[in-house]
Amino acid sequence: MTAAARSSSSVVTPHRRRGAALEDAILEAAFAELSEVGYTSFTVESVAARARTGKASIYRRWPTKQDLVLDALCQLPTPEQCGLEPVLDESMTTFDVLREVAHAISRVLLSPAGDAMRSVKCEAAADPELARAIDERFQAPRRAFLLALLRRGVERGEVRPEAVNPLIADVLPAVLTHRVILQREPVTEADIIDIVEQIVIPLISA
Amino acid sequence: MTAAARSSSSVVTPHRRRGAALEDAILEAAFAELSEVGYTSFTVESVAARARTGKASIYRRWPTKQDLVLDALCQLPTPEQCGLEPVLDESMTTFDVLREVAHAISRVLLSPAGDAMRSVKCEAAADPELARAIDERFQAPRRAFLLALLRRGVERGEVRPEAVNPLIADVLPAVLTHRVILQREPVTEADIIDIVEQIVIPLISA
DNA sequence: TCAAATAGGGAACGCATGCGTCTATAAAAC
DNA sequence: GTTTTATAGACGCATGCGTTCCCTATTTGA
Repeated sequence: MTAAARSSSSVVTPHRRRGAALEDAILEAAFAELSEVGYTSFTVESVAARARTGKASIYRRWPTKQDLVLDALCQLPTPEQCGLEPVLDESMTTFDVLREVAHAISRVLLSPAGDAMRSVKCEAAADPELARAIDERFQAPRRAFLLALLRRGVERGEVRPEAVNPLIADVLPAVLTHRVILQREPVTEADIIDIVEQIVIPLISA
Repeated sequence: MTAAARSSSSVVTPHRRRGAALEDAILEAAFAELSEVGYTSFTVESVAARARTGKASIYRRWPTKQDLVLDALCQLPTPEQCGLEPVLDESMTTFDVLREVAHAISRVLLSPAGDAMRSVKCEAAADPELARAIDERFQAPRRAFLLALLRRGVERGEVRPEAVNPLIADVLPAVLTHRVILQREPVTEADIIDIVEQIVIPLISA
């Protein structure tokens, strides 16, 4: 009965997904929900509906909603995936790289991923374990990269040695996330350039 | 008259509060709840229990939970109440004042009020109306003050003229709230001094 | 090729939480 | 003494987690 209806209508709808295909669909749906409605309004039911599956299939894979969220977050691009790692070739100045970094960060913050990040970061403010997971996966690598960039800048004579410290490495992310996450102010390309030119570069220049 | 009535009738315990006294007790309880459990776990029932009253008394005054939260937030000290306004006398340099400002901001962020602020700011990230209310009451005055301070610094020859812009005025709050609210890192007195000396002052010095 | 094993789809359920209302009683104000 | 208001708790309602059940699709391997 449904079989007949289904096989005839399933030209459009792919058949029942299983295994990894279904898992990916669930994670993708979870991430989309996170982006659109935020952590607070995120429900397992919505994720199931969006992925066109049942809650049971979700709970077969993730014991709790929290675990699902954490895994869904891994859909976010890591710093490396943002192309931050490979830019350290000789031809670029520290300031060139900084502009790239600022673009990379704000590209993420301004995309749907930014909304997901915002809601999860806010939830993390009240959830130490979530906070630790996010820091480990996203922030620690970014901090390390920026410090390495500053150190490289010192070697090239572009950055003053005292600028190599976590305090200063955190200024760019702090200003960007403060604006985008806490203030909800849109950040334009022009803003990014301003931030780098007027704040970061004066701060570190030799 | 209330004083007389109260001192006579409430030698042991004022058994049943009314009017303003009750209202204050509710707001205080609401603020304490906000600080301790955060916006997400904030419930009207807890507030009633903490204020030793019933929900009806709360709903007689505030139509919804949100309204109660907004009013409770007003228990937070305004920038003026932090003593920011009157420090603009001749004897202090811009940098002296900046250190005072940094202390004032972090004093708030490190107190229970900081936890309340954190949870509400995070909620505000998903609630434009709440965000607007907070910005109007707390952030706009602070921004205005910092800009005025920078302008005064230019007149005194301590600050370079190009530093007078919102971008730069926002660096101190951005770095502080990024650390305290988003990163959950404790901020010590030493950190505050570092932030002012290594970031803000170099950025604005003439 | 076909049956047995495995896994997905869909929906109902129990349970807990919390909002906002409502009622009954008790205390304060006038 | 009458009116207003506080206290205390029950109530209805909605939401959403995590479980369970039954049925059906897909895979596997004999």
